[in-house]
Amino acid sequence: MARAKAGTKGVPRLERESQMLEVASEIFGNEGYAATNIQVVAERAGISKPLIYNYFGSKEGLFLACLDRAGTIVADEIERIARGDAVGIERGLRTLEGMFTILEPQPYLWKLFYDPTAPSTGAVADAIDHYTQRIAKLADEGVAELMGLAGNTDPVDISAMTALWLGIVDSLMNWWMEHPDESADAMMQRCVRLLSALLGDSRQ
Amino acid sequence: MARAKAGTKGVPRLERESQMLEVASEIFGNEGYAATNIQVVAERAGISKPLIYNYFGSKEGLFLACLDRAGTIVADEIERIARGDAVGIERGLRTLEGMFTILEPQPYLWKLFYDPTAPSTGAVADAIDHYTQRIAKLADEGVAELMGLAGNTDPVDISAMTALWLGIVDSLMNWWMEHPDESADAMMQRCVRLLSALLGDSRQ
DNA sequence: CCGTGGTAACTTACTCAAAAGTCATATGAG
DNA sequence: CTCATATGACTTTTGAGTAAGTTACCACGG
Repeated sequence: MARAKAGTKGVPRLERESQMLEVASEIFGNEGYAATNIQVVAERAGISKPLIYNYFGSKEGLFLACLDRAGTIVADEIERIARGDAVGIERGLRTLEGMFTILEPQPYLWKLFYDPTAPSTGAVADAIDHYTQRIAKLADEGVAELMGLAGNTDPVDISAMTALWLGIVDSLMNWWMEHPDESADAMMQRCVRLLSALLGDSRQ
Repeated sequence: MARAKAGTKGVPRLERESQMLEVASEIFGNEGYAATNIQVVAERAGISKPLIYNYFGSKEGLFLACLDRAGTIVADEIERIARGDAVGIERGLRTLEGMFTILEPQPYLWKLFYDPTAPSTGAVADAIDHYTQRIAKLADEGVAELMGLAGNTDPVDISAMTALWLGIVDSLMNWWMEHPDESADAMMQRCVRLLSALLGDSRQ
């Protein structure tokens, strides 16, 4: 008798891991670290809580694994685009396009790096720092280039503009999450329209 | 003997309430709802935890009161500016100026409405909804005006642009929170510079 | 082709700490 | 003297983390 449904279900470790990571990333991204309940992650993944601890050690460990997965996906893509030859506004649009394409099935990944409730010390903080630095560095390059073309080389202005740019990406991701029917391509076209509306009106 | 320091301290109820609300708003805004500990709020306000419960009933009740206070401050200001006669980009800049001025001593108030860890049901959710709707409605008017000038009247584009605009405000607030030496006026001038850099480069 | 042991995958049923929330009581202002 | 203001010391709840054991797959000897 005893434990009704214990025992392996024949799912290999790696497969279970990515299955857990997908579910966990979605919940962490949508609810935030602090508001995420491991029990809920387990239920939605169709497994038990201890299995998560067995595989990832702790809530932080699970979050860290999510960060690494998402960070690689996102930062690699931005780096790939940065190596292209677009400059100024064009580079910004190319970057957006890449983000939309890569985050089409999972826009919440972006949120993992900008979660104010994530632990602010330890390995998690280090990982967040690592990936956001990597992203911010590339953004900063693009922004400095854009600002330079307009004759502004003030580093503080560039820092503010970079924050603004990352905030713009963030807002677009949020809006997108609320409009899931929108395809990556449609998002991209919309951005172009928004930009031209902004520029079209701008000189009174 | 017994309770060393119990008993009234002669502070009238209303004064204590706003004192608690100020402290609580700062912590809720900076740490987020989920990560906020009522005990800590009490300590920082120099009073005991039960007094908070006596006055506000629950953590949610306290948060709700913070929302009402901040919502009134922010929405009233935006409404005041909307009644002015600036249009297009100019209206946006005036709104930013108003936000910077009013949030100069307490930029974290803004964060209360965009806290992903706040309860997503009940009175708190209703209040958040109420104030963000109120803010979004005004933003939407301004954005529709701007887009109209550029010949774009698509409501979905307007919705996206509104989200973008609110995100821009949010980013600027966040950047400002990380650069507390900056005065409201300096922030304003910086925004004008950023805008002109963006527009200056824009037509290849 | 059939046991049989070893190991990886898995769960139930707990412990424990932190933080929300309550109660009984104290004390100073009017 | 009294009651709104205030607190120390609880109880309760929630959720992270763990101990101990169960079951299925699989290699290998017969």
